[in-house]
Amino acid sequence: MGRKLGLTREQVVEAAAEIADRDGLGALSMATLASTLGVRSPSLYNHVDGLSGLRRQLALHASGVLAAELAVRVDGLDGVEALRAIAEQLRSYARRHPGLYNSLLPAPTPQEDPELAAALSEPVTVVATVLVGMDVDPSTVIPLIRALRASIHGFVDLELRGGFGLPENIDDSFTTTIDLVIGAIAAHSTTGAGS
Amino acid sequence: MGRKLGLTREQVVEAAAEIADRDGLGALSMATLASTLGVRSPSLYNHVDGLSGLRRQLALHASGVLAAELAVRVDGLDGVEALRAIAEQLRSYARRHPGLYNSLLPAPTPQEDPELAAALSEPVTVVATVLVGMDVDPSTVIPLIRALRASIHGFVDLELRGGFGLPENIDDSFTTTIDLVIGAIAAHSTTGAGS
DNA sequence: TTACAGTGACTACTAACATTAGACATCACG
DNA sequence: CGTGATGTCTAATGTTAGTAGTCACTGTAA
Repeated sequence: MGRKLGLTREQVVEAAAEIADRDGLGALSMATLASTLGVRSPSLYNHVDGLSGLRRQLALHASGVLAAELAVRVDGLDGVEALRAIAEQLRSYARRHPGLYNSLLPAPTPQEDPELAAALSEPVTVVATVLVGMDVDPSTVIPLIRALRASIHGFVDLELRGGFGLPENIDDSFTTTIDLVIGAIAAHSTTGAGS
Repeated sequence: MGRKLGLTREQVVEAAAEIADRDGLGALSMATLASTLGVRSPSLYNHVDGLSGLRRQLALHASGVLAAELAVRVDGLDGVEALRAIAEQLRSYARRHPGLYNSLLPAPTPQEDPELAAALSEPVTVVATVLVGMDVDPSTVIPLIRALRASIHGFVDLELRGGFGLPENIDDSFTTTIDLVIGAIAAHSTTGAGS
Protein backbone atom coordinates (compact mmCIF):
# COMPACT_ATOMS: atom_id res chain seq x y z
CA MET A 1 0.00 0.00 0.00
CA GLY A 2 2.88 2.32 -0.67
CA ARG A 3 1.84 5.80 -1.68
CA LYS A 4 3.45 7.91 -4.39
CA LEU A 5 2.90 5.52 -7.25
CA GLY A 6 4.40 7.99 -9.64
CA LEU A 7 1.39 8.29 -11.90
CA THR A 8 1.97 10.69 -14.79
CA ARG A 9 -0.45 12.71 -16.84
CA GLU A 10 0.51 10.73 -19.92
CA GLN A 11 -0.52 7.50 -18.22
CA VAL A 12 -3.79 9.05 -17.09
CA VAL A 13 -4.65 10.35 -20.54
CA GLU A 14 -3.63 7.10 -22.19
CA ALA A 15 -5.84 5.05 -19.89
CA ALA A 16 -8.68 7.50 -20.45
CA ALA A 17 -8.30 7.16 -24.21
CA GLU A 18 -8.47 3.41 -23.91
CA ILE A 19 -11.70 3.56 -21.94
CA ALA A 20 -13.21 6.14 -24.28
CA ASP A 21 -12.35 4.10 -27.37
CA ARG A 22 -13.56 0.84 -25.89
CA ASP A 23 -16.70 1.88 -23.99
CA GLY A 24 -17.53 5.25 -25.50
CA LEU A 25 -16.64 8.76 -24.47
CA GLY A 26 -19.77 8.95 -22.34
CA ALA A 27 -18.63 5.98 -20.29
CA LEU A 28 -15.44 7.75 -19.31
CA SER A 29 -15.77 8.90 -15.71
CA MET A 30 -13.28 9.88 -13.07
CA ALA A 31 -14.46 6.92 -11.01
CA THR A 32 -13.94 4.24 -13.64
CA LEU A 33 -10.69 5.80 -14.81
CA ALA A 34 -9.34 5.88 -11.26
CA SER A 35 -10.45 2.33 -10.75
CA THR A 36 -8.61 1.04 -13.80
CA LEU A 37 -5.50 2.92 -12.69
CA GLY A 38 -5.68 1.37 -9.24
CA VAL A 39 -6.13 4.71 -7.57
CA ARG A 40 -8.86 6.79 -5.88
CA SER A 41 -10.61 9.36 -7.99
CA PRO A 42 -9.42 12.46 -6.09
CA SER A 43 -5.85 11.48 -6.93
CA LEU A 44 -6.55 12.12 -10.59
CA TYR A 45 -7.00 15.81 -9.84
CA ASN A 46 -3.25 16.01 -9.27
CA HIS A 47 -2.71 15.27 -12.95
CA VAL A 48 -5.76 16.53 -14.78
CA ASP A 49 -8.14 19.44 -14.28
CA GLY A 50 -11.29 17.48 -13.63
CA LEU A 51 -13.40 15.61 -16.12
CA SER A 52 -13.62 18.53 -18.54
CA GLY A 53 -9.87 18.97 -18.34
CA LEU A 54 -9.43 15.30 -19.03
CA ARG A 55 -11.61 15.51 -22.13
CA ARG A 56 -9.64 18.53 -23.23
CA GLN A 57 -6.43 16.54 -22.93
CA LEU A 58 -7.98 13.77 -24.97
CA ALA A 59 -8.89 16.25 -27.70
CA LEU A 60 -5.38 17.71 -27.71
CA HIS A 61 -3.86 14.26 -27.97
CA ALA A 62 -6.29 13.11 -30.64
CA SER A 63 -5.85 16.14 -32.87
CA GLY A 64 -2.09 15.77 -32.72
CA VAL A 65 -2.12 12.10 -33.62
CA LEU A 66 -4.73 12.60 -36.31
CA ALA A 67 -2.86 15.48 -37.92
CA ALA A 68 0.33 13.43 -37.93
CA GLU A 69 -1.40 10.43 -39.49
CA LEU A 70 -2.91 12.62 -42.19
CA ALA A 71 0.41 14.27 -42.92
CA VAL A 72 2.14 10.92 -43.28
CA ARG A 73 -0.62 9.57 -45.47
CA VAL A 74 -0.69 12.45 -47.95
CA ASP A 75 3.08 12.64 -48.17
CA GLY A 76 4.03 12.43 -51.82
CA LEU A 77 0.45 12.68 -53.02
CA ASP A 78 -1.49 15.61 -54.37
CA GLY A 79 -4.77 16.49 -55.98
CA VAL A 80 -7.55 13.97 -56.04
CA GLU A 81 -5.35 11.19 -54.76
CA ALA A 82 -4.35 13.22 -51.73
CA LEU A 83 -7.96 14.07 -50.93
CA ARG A 84 -8.96 10.44 -51.20
CA ALA A 85 -6.10 9.44 -48.93
CA ILE A 86 -7.18 12.01 -46.37
CA ALA A 87 -10.74 10.74 -46.41
CA GLU A 88 -9.67 7.13 -46.00
CA GLN A 89 -7.27 7.95 -43.20
CA LEU A 90 -9.81 10.07 -41.36
CA ARG A 91 -12.38 7.31 -41.45
CA SER A 92 -9.75 4.80 -40.44
CA TYR A 93 -8.80 6.91 -37.44
CA ALA A 94 -12.40 7.35 -36.37
CA ARG A 95 -13.00 3.61 -36.54
CA ARG A 96 -9.85 2.77 -34.62
CA HIS A 97 -10.43 5.51 -32.05
CA PRO A 98 -14.13 6.33 -31.82
CA GLY A 99 -13.85 7.82 -28.35
CA LEU A 100 -10.96 10.08 -29.27
CA TYR A 101 -12.67 11.07 -32.51
CA ASN A 102 -15.73 12.07 -30.55
CA SER A 103 -13.62 14.11 -28.17
CA LEU A 104 -12.72 16.43 -31.06
CA LEU A 105 -16.20 17.95 -30.97
CA PRO A 106 -17.46 20.28 -29.65
CA ALA A 107 -14.71 22.67 -30.64
CA PRO A 108 -14.00 25.79 -28.58
CA THR A 109 -13.59 29.22 -30.10
CA PRO A 110 -10.07 30.68 -30.16
CA GLN A 111 -11.16 33.08 -27.42
CA GLU A 112 -12.34 30.29 -25.16
CA ASP A 113 -9.31 28.04 -25.56
CA PRO A 114 -6.61 29.21 -27.97
CA GLU A 115 -4.37 26.19 -27.49
CA LEU A 116 -7.08 23.64 -28.18
CA ALA A 117 -8.51 25.67 -31.04
CA ALA A 118 -5.07 25.79 -32.64
CA ALA A 119 -4.57 22.06 -32.17
CA LEU A 120 -7.90 21.27 -33.74
CA SER A 121 -7.06 23.39 -36.76
CA GLU A 122 -4.01 21.26 -37.54
CA PRO A 123 -5.84 18.45 -39.32
CA VAL A 124 -7.82 21.03 -41.28
CA THR A 125 -4.59 22.63 -42.37
CA VAL A 126 -3.55 19.40 -44.05
CA VAL A 127 -6.67 19.51 -46.19
CA ALA A 128 -6.24 23.18 -46.92
CA THR A 129 -2.69 22.62 -48.11
CA VAL A 130 -3.82 20.02 -50.61
CA LEU A 131 -6.61 22.23 -51.89
CA VAL A 132 -4.40 25.23 -52.49
CA GLY A 133 -2.04 22.86 -54.29
CA MET A 134 -4.83 22.21 -56.76
CA ASP A 135 -5.65 25.33 -58.73
CA VAL A 136 -8.82 26.21 -56.88
CA ASP A 137 -10.13 29.73 -56.82
CA PRO A 138 -8.85 31.03 -53.46
CA SER A 139 -12.27 32.43 -52.62
CA THR A 140 -13.77 28.94 -52.81
CA VAL A 141 -11.16 27.15 -50.72
CA ILE A 142 -13.04 27.59 -47.45
CA PRO A 143 -16.42 26.41 -48.74
CA LEU A 144 -14.80 23.44 -50.44
CA ILE A 145 -12.89 22.45 -47.32
CA ARG A 146 -16.12 22.67 -45.40
CA ALA A 147 -17.93 20.55 -47.94
CA LEU A 148 -15.29 17.89 -47.77
CA ARG A 149 -15.07 17.97 -43.99
CA ALA A 150 -18.84 17.85 -43.67
CA SER A 151 -19.18 14.87 -45.97
CA ILE A 152 -16.45 12.84 -44.33
CA HIS A 153 -17.44 13.77 -40.79
CA GLY A 154 -21.10 13.17 -41.49
CA PHE A 155 -20.43 9.75 -42.91
CA VAL A 156 -18.13 8.77 -40.06
CA ASP A 157 -20.48 10.14 -37.42
CA LEU A 158 -23.50 8.34 -38.87
CA GLU A 159 -21.47 5.16 -39.11
CA LEU A 160 -20.19 5.36 -35.53
CA ARG A 161 -23.59 6.20 -34.09
CA GLY A 162 -25.50 3.57 -36.01
CA GLY A 163 -27.30 6.09 -38.18
CA PHE A 164 -27.21 3.81 -41.19
CA GLY A 165 -29.95 1.25 -40.90
CA LEU A 166 -28.23 -1.53 -42.76
CA PRO A 167 -24.59 -2.33 -42.04
CA GLU A 168 -24.21 -3.63 -45.57
CA ASN A 169 -21.95 -2.09 -48.17
CA ILE A 170 -20.85 0.73 -45.94
CA ASP A 171 -17.39 0.66 -47.45
CA ASP A 172 -18.87 1.03 -50.92
CA SER A 173 -21.11 3.84 -49.75
CA PHE A 174 -18.13 5.66 -48.32
CA THR A 175 -16.30 5.35 -51.60
CA THR A 176 -19.34 6.67 -53.43
CA THR A 177 -19.65 9.58 -51.03
CA ILE A 178 -16.08 10.76 -51.21
CA ASP A 179 -15.86 10.16 -54.96
CA LEU A 180 -18.92 12.33 -55.40
CA VAL A 181 -17.50 15.19 -53.37
CA ILE A 182 -13.89 14.91 -54.45
CA GLY A 183 -14.92 14.62 -58.07
CA ALA A 184 -16.94 17.79 -57.79
CA ILE A 185 -14.04 19.55 -56.11
CA ALA A 186 -11.72 18.42 -58.90
CA ALA A 187 -14.17 19.83 -61.41
CA HIS A 188 -13.95 23.15 -59.62
CA SER A 189 -10.18 23.06 -59.75
CA THR A 190 -9.82 22.22 -63.42
CA THR A 191 -12.57 24.38 -64.84
CA GLY A 192 -11.87 27.32 -62.55
CA ALA A 193 -14.69 28.72 -60.43
CA GLY A 194 -17.53 27.20 -62.38
CA SER A 195 -20.98 27.50 -60.92
CA MET B 1 -50.49 21.88 -2.83
CA GLY B 2 -53.19 19.70 -4.27
CA ARG B 3 -51.93 16.44 -5.64
CA LYS B 4 -52.96 14.87 -8.92
CA LEU B 5 -52.01 17.76 -11.15
CA GLY B 6 -52.98 15.77 -14.20
CA LEU B 7 -49.62 15.92 -15.89
CA THR B 8 -49.60 14.13 -19.23
CA ARG B 9 -46.79 12.51 -21.14
CA GLU B 10 -47.23 15.05 -23.92
CA GLN B 11 -46.61 17.88 -21.48
CA VAL B 12 -43.57 16.13 -20.07
CA VAL B 13 -42.04 15.49 -23.49
CA GLU B 14 -42.83 19.00 -24.65
CA ALA B 15 -41.14 20.55 -21.64
CA ALA B 16 -38.18 18.23 -22.10
CA ALA B 17 -37.87 19.27 -25.74
CA GLU B 18 -37.85 22.91 -24.72
CA ILE B 19 -35.03 22.34 -22.25
CA ALA B 20 -33.05 20.22 -24.71
CA ASP B 21 -33.37 22.82 -27.46
CA ARG B 22 -32.53 25.72 -25.21
CA ASP B 23 -29.78 24.32 -22.99
CA GLY B 24 -28.61 21.28 -24.91
CA LEU B 25 -29.58 17.65 -24.74
CA GLY B 26 -26.89 17.04 -22.14
CA ALA B 27 -28.45 19.58 -19.80
CA LEU B 28 -31.74 17.71 -19.78
CA SER B 29 -32.05 15.92 -16.45
CA MET B 30 -34.98 14.47 -14.58
CA ALA B 31 -34.29 16.97 -11.81
CA THR B 32 -34.40 20.11 -13.94
CA LEU B 33 -37.32 18.83 -15.97
CA ALA B 34 -39.30 18.07 -12.82
CA SER B 35 -38.41 21.47 -11.45
CA THR B 36 -39.70 23.33 -14.50
CA LEU B 37 -42.90 21.29 -14.36
CA GLY B 38 -43.41 22.15 -10.70
CA VAL B 39 -43.13 18.54 -9.63
CA ARG B 40 -40.70 16.19 -7.91
CA SER B 41 -38.53 14.05 -10.11
CA PRO B 42 -39.94 10.65 -9.07
CA SER B 43 -43.34 11.78 -10.34
CA LEU B 44 -41.98 11.84 -13.87
CA TYR B 45 -41.58 8.08 -13.77
CA ASN B 46 -45.36 7.79 -13.98
CA HIS B 47 -45.22 9.24 -17.49
CA VAL B 48 -41.86 8.31 -18.88
CA ASP B 49 -39.55 5.33 -18.49
CA GLY B 50 -36.62 7.12 -16.90
CA LEU B 51 -34.13 9.39 -18.56
CA SER B 52 -33.40 6.98 -21.39
CA GLY B 53 -37.11 6.54 -21.99
CA LEU B 54 -37.50 10.29 -22.05
CA ARG B 55 -34.79 10.63 -24.67
CA ARG B 56 -36.45 7.90 -26.66
CA GLN B 57 -39.71 9.83 -26.58
CA LEU B 58 -37.87 12.92 -27.75
CA ALA B 59 -36.43 10.99 -30.69
CA LEU B 60 -39.85 9.61 -31.60
CA HIS B 61 -41.36 13.06 -31.48
CA ALA B 62 -38.52 14.65 -33.40
CA SER B 63 -38.49 12.11 -36.21
CA GLY B 64 -42.22 12.49 -36.67
CA VAL B 65 -42.11 16.27 -36.84
CA LEU B 66 -39.05 16.25 -39.06
CA ALA B 67 -40.54 13.74 -41.49
CA ALA B 68 -43.72 15.82 -41.68
CA GLU B 69 -41.78 19.02 -42.32
CA LEU B 70 -39.79 17.36 -45.07
CA ALA B 71 -42.90 15.93 -46.68
CA VAL B 72 -44.61 19.32 -46.70
CA ARG B 73 -41.53 21.02 -48.06
CA VAL B 74 -40.95 18.66 -50.99
CA ASP B 75 -44.62 18.57 -51.91
CA GLY B 76 -44.92 19.48 -55.56
CA LEU B 77 -41.17 19.39 -56.12
CA ASP B 78 -39.00 16.72 -57.66
CA GLY B 79 -35.46 16.10 -58.77
CA VAL B 80 -32.76 18.55 -57.86
CA GLU B 81 -35.20 21.09 -56.50
CA ALA B 82 -36.68 18.53 -54.13
CA LEU B 83 -33.25 17.49 -52.87
CA ARG B 84 -32.29 21.08 -52.27
CA ALA B 85 -35.53 21.69 -50.41
CA ILE B 86 -34.88 18.68 -48.22
CA ALA B 87 -31.38 19.87 -47.40
CA GLU B 88 -32.58 23.36 -46.52
CA GLN B 89 -35.41 22.06 -44.39
CA LEU B 90 -33.20 19.61 -42.55
CA ARG B 91 -30.71 22.30 -41.67
CA SER B 92 -33.52 24.61 -40.68
CA TYR B 93 -34.95 21.99 -38.36
CA ALA B 94 -31.59 21.30 -36.76
CA ARG B 95 -31.04 25.00 -36.10
CA ARG B 96 -34.50 25.51 -34.66
CA HIS B 97 -34.34 22.32 -32.59
CA PRO B 98 -30.74 21.43 -31.85
CA GLY B 99 -31.63 19.33 -28.83
CA LEU B 100 -34.23 17.32 -30.67
CA TYR B 101 -31.95 16.93 -33.65
CA ASN B 102 -29.26 15.54 -31.40
CA SER B 103 -31.73 13.12 -29.87
CA LEU B 104 -32.05 11.41 -33.27
CA LEU B 105 -28.61 9.85 -32.86
CA PRO B 106 -27.56 7.29 -31.79
CA ALA B 107 -30.04 5.16 -33.69
CA PRO B 108 -31.03 1.73 -32.41
CA THR B 109 -31.10 -1.36 -34.60
CA PRO B 110 -34.54 -2.71 -35.57
CA GLN B 111 -33.90 -5.61 -33.18
CA GLU B 112 -33.22 -3.32 -30.27
CA ASP B 113 -36.15 -0.99 -30.75
CA PRO B 114 -38.35 -1.66 -33.79
CA GLU B 115 -40.71 1.25 -33.16
CA LEU B 116 -37.97 3.84 -32.87
CA ALA B 117 -36.01 2.37 -35.76
CA ALA B 118 -39.11 2.60 -37.93
CA ALA B 119 -39.77 6.18 -36.87
CA LEU B 120 -36.21 7.21 -37.64
CA SER B 121 -36.48 5.72 -41.11
CA GLU B 122 -39.38 8.00 -42.00
CA PRO B 123 -37.32 11.06 -42.87
CA VAL B 124 -34.98 8.85 -44.89
CA THR B 125 -37.95 7.54 -46.82
CA VAL B 126 -38.72 11.04 -48.02
CA VAL B 127 -35.28 11.29 -49.56
CA ALA B 128 -35.51 7.80 -51.03
CA THR B 129 -38.81 8.65 -52.70
CA VAL B 130 -37.29 11.65 -54.41
CA LEU B 131 -34.29 9.68 -55.58
CA VAL B 132 -36.32 6.88 -57.11
CA GLY B 133 -38.36 9.58 -58.82
CA MET B 134 -35.19 10.64 -60.58
CA ASP B 135 -34.00 7.92 -62.92
CA VAL B 136 -31.19 6.66 -60.72
CA ASP B 137 -29.87 3.15 -61.07
CA PRO B 138 -31.70 1.30 -58.31
CA SER B 139 -28.47 -0.30 -57.14
CA THR B 140 -27.00 3.14 -56.43
CA VAL B 141 -29.95 4.56 -54.53
CA ILE B 142 -28.65 3.49 -51.13
CA PRO B 143 -25.11 4.84 -51.56
CA LEU B 144 -26.47 8.09 -52.94
CA ILE B 145 -28.92 8.51 -50.07
CA ARG B 146 -26.06 7.88 -47.67
CA ALA B 147 -23.87 10.41 -49.45
CA LEU B 148 -26.56 13.05 -49.25
CA ARG B 149 -27.42 12.26 -45.64
CA ALA B 150 -23.77 12.25 -44.64
CA SER B 151 -23.07 15.61 -46.25
CA ILE B 152 -26.09 17.33 -44.76
CA HIS B 153 -25.73 15.76 -41.35
CA GLY B 154 -22.01 16.42 -41.26
CA PHE B 155 -22.48 20.06 -42.09
CA VAL B 156 -25.26 20.51 -39.58
CA ASP B 157 -23.39 18.65 -36.87
CA LEU B 158 -20.21 20.65 -37.40
CA GLU B 159 -22.23 23.84 -37.38
CA LEU B 160 -24.09 22.99 -34.19
CA ARG B 161 -20.99 21.83 -32.37
CA GLY B 162 -18.81 24.73 -33.40
CA GLY B 163 -16.62 22.64 -35.66
CA PHE B 164 -16.20 25.47 -38.14
CA GLY B 165 -13.62 27.87 -36.89
CA LEU B 166 -15.05 30.98 -38.48
CA PRO B 167 -18.77 31.67 -38.29
CA GLU B 168 -18.54 33.62 -41.52
CA ASN B 169 -20.28 32.64 -44.73
CA ILE B 170 -21.69 29.47 -43.28
CA ASP B 171 -24.83 29.87 -45.35
CA ASP B 172 -22.76 30.12 -48.50
CA SER B 173 -20.70 27.12 -47.51
CA PHE B 174 -23.86 25.12 -46.98
CA THR B 175 -25.08 26.05 -50.43
CA THR B 176 -21.75 25.05 -51.89
CA THR B 177 -21.81 21.73 -50.07
CA ILE B 178 -25.27 20.64 -51.09
CA ASP B 179 -24.85 21.93 -54.64
CA LEU B 180 -21.73 19.83 -54.92
CA VAL B 181 -23.43 16.68 -53.77
CA ILE B 182 -26.79 17.23 -55.39
CA GLY B 183 -25.15 18.17 -58.66
CA ALA B 184 -23.16 14.97 -58.60
CA ILE B 185 -26.28 12.96 -57.83
CA ALA B 186 -28.09 14.62 -60.72
CA ALA B 187 -25.21 13.65 -62.98
CA HIS B 188 -25.69 10.06 -61.88
CA SER B 189 -29.36 10.22 -62.67
CA THR B 190 -29.07 11.68 -66.16
CA THR B 191 -26.09 9.70 -67.37
CA GLY B 192 -27.23 6.43 -65.85
CA ALA B 193 -24.85 4.52 -63.60
CA GLY B 194 -21.68 6.27 -64.58
CA SER B 195 -18.66 5.46 -62.51
C1' DT C 1 23.02 10.75 8.41
C1' DT C 2 19.52 13.70 9.32
C1' DA C 3 16.31 17.49 8.52
C1' DC C 4 13.14 19.43 5.43
C1' DA C 5 10.22 20.70 1.66
C1' DG C 6 7.56 19.26 -2.21
C1' DT C 7 4.86 15.79 -4.57
C1' DG C 8 1.18 12.89 -4.78
C1' DA C 9 -1.51 9.80 -2.72
C1' DC C 10 -5.17 9.25 0.81
C1' DT C 11 -9.79 9.79 3.82
C1' DA C 12 -13.77 12.38 4.59
C1' DC C 13 -17.07 15.29 2.93
C1' DT C 14 -20.66 17.91 0.03
C1' DA C 15 -23.83 18.37 -3.63
C1' DA C 16 -26.26 16.77 -7.66
C1' DC C 17 -27.85 12.97 -10.11
C1' DA C 18 -31.11 8.74 -11.43
C1' DT C 19 -33.87 5.47 -9.62
C1' DT C 20 -36.86 2.52 -6.48
C1' DA C 21 -40.13 1.59 -2.66
C1' DG C 22 -43.89 2.62 -0.30
C1' DA C 23 -47.35 6.01 1.74
C1' DC C 24 -51.26 8.73 0.76
C1' DA C 25 -54.38 12.00 -1.37
C1' DT C 26 -57.52 12.62 -5.08
C1' DC C 27 -60.72 11.37 -8.71
C1' DA C 28 -64.13 8.66 -11.44
C1' DC C 29 -67.35 5.31 -11.14
C1' DG C 30 -70.68 2.05 -9.29
C1' DC D 1 -71.08 6.57 -0.08
C1' DG D 2 -67.48 3.34 -0.92
C1' DT D 3 -63.76 1.45 -3.82
C1' DG D 4 -60.09 1.01 -6.82
C1' DA D 5 -57.08 3.21 -9.92
C1' DT D 6 -54.17 7.10 -10.72
C1' DG D 7 -50.57 10.18 -9.68
C1' DT D 8 -47.83 12.73 -6.51
C1' DC D 9 -45.31 12.63 -2.54
C1' DT D 10 -41.37 11.50 1.05
C1' DA D 11 -37.59 8.70 2.05
C1' DA D 12 -33.84 6.17 0.86
C1' DT D 13 -29.97 4.01 -2.07
C1' DG D 14 -26.17 4.22 -4.99
C1' DT D 15 -23.30 6.78 -8.29
C1' DT D 16 -21.27 10.83 -9.90
C1' DA D 17 -17.85 15.13 -9.78
C1' DG D 18 -15.38 17.86 -7.02
C1' DT D 19 -13.08 20.12 -2.55
C1' DA D 20 -10.49 20.24 1.83
C1' DG D 21 -7.25 18.70 4.58
C1' DT D 22 -3.99 14.90 6.09
C1' DC D 23 -0.02 12.24 5.65
C1' DA D 24 3.49 9.22 3.61
C1' DC D 25 7.14 9.03 0.56
C1' DT D 26 11.13 11.02 -2.15
C1' DG D 27 14.87 13.82 -3.20
C1' DT D 28 17.97 17.45 -1.68
C1' DA D 29 20.92 19.78 1.25
C1' DA D 30 23.18 20.68 5.60
